[in-house]
Amino acid sequence: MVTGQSASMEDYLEAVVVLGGEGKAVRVTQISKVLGVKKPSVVSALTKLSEEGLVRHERYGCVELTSEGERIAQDVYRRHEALRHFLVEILNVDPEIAAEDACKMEHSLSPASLERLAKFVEFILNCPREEPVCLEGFNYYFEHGERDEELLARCQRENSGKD
Amino acid sequence: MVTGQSASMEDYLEAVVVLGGEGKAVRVTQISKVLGVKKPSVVSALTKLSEEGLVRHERYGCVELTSEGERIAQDVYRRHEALRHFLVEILNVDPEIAAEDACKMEHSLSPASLERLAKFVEFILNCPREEPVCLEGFNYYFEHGERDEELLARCQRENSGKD
DNA sequence: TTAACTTGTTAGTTGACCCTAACAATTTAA
DNA sequence: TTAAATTGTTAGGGTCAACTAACAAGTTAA
Repeated sequence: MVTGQSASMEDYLEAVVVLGGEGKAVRVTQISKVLGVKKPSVVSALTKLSEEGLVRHERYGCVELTSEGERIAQDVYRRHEALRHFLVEILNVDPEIAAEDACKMEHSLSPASLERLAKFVEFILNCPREEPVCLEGFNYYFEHGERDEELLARCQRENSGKD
Repeated sequence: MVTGQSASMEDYLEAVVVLGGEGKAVRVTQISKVLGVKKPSVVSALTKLSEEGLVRHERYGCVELTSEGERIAQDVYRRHEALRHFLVEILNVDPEIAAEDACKMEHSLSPASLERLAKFVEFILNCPREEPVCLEGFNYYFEHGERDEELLARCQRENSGKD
């Protein structure tokens, strides 16, 4: 992994950062629930991450990220969100499926691909005029297996009116 | 995994289908080389896949996929190629990095996302007119951090000329 | 045709990461 | 304020998938 952590450890760090939003205290049971693993697995992961200086965790206490842990967790979360946004907003994949896919793929996205993917989503969504049409066009193409000629023509008329 | 196989076993199946192109005989040593694992790991994987009826492998002999193994291997390969094409041709990621990323993400792409991703690449690349411009536009945006106004204007002129 | 090399296999080990069972600490409420 | 419920931990075990060391089978060339 890019972070030097295994996919599993990245998941634990990400869970802590997500559960800990707005200074909320994070507990073993919560992590166990969101990741779908048993509590002993969480404890053993936290012990390991604690030894590496990525989390602070006192016995029977709350879990916090160190600044280094925070850095890694945010990095994982950024990859997760880039993938999820792409799947949901560009490809129009069902949000639940998109979240699951992103959750697994996030561990394998290189920094170079991440950077370009994030920019691509931004480019398509913040488009002044033609790309919302482009997305509309894709959805039509996906449903019907061919391009929407009427949409293409309309797009051209709109553009020509702006010259 | 979607195929019922672990990521690791999917890799072995994929390696066999790739190495076995055009009826070529596939050997343990080759698989070992392309996957970057030692030969005993290959043998033990093949033994497992063989017990599950996905490959045929006689002691000291060649490796072949059964029809079920071929089906799964092709499925993995299809996901690999869809991701790689997207990264290389749409996002313009370095081909080597794209291949590595695809190789790891291929195990996590759901059928729904795969289908839409493949169609999306097709939609963008086989575009009658405006999307090659769209990709050109993205690459400019990625390099410069802002849209190419000149390109937008040109795109509009071209479109308006076709009405 | 046998010695050297390549290729494939077996046996045993390791590490990551999950689990269950049992127990301990902490919190809540009767 | 103590009994019950919740939360967290420890100990021990299983599976997966890699590894090394040692050996066996097959191939090539002197």
